Amino acid sequence: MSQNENTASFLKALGHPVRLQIARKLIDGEKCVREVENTVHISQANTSQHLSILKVNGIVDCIRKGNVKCYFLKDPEKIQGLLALLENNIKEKG
Amino acid sequence: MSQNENTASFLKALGHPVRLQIARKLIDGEKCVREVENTVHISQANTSQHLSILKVNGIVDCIRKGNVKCYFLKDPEKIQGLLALLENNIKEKG
DNA sequence: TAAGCATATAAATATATAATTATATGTTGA
DNA sequence: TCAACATATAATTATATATTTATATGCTTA
Repeated sequence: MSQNENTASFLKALGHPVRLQIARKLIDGEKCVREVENTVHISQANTSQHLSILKVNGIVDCIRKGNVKCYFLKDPEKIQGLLALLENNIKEKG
Repeated sequence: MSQNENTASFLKALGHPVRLQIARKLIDGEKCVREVENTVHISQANTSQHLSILKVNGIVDCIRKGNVKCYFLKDPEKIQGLLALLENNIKEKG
């Protein structure tokens, strides 16, 4: 996979409102699947699927803690930097 | 449209290998549709469609110059910053 | 080891995006 | 104004993504 394809895939993974929201929530720190589910208000299965896409793309990783699995951003500063870059003077669509 | 949706849409627009490639090429400066078509090797119609998606999302704009239409990045530094952020220590997929 | 909780996966369906092909629009210059 | 060129749009088809529903897996603790 070329760097261009890799980067496009990364952007695409974040380019879904639910997944972007999840990434935002994880800036504050790790969350278990149930917590993610509750903050974005989608089903358990769908939450798991979105988390899986974020994981495959190297955006999050997870660690099991007893009964639950905690997801966290692999590089929170990268995500924060990205959001800062894009949202400091975002343009509205025409 | 919420800021989150707006940002997701922006990321999604760039999250396609052809459109990301087009954005890259435009860092060097504006190009007419035919030039874009030649650098990314897709059909005229498809080139026009991808450029339209970039335009709707505020990534490019265009100006007619006589017979041709020149497309350019609205904020080249934003795109450069984005690529620098994402590609300086990109992780491979597992 | 069985029950209960947390999460993942599979299968099915719905929906969106991409690419292709054909055709239309707009501009230039003879 | 017509021919030639450049670009856009529409319609079709192909393909990918998202969501839902049902079921499976993996811990934990009684």
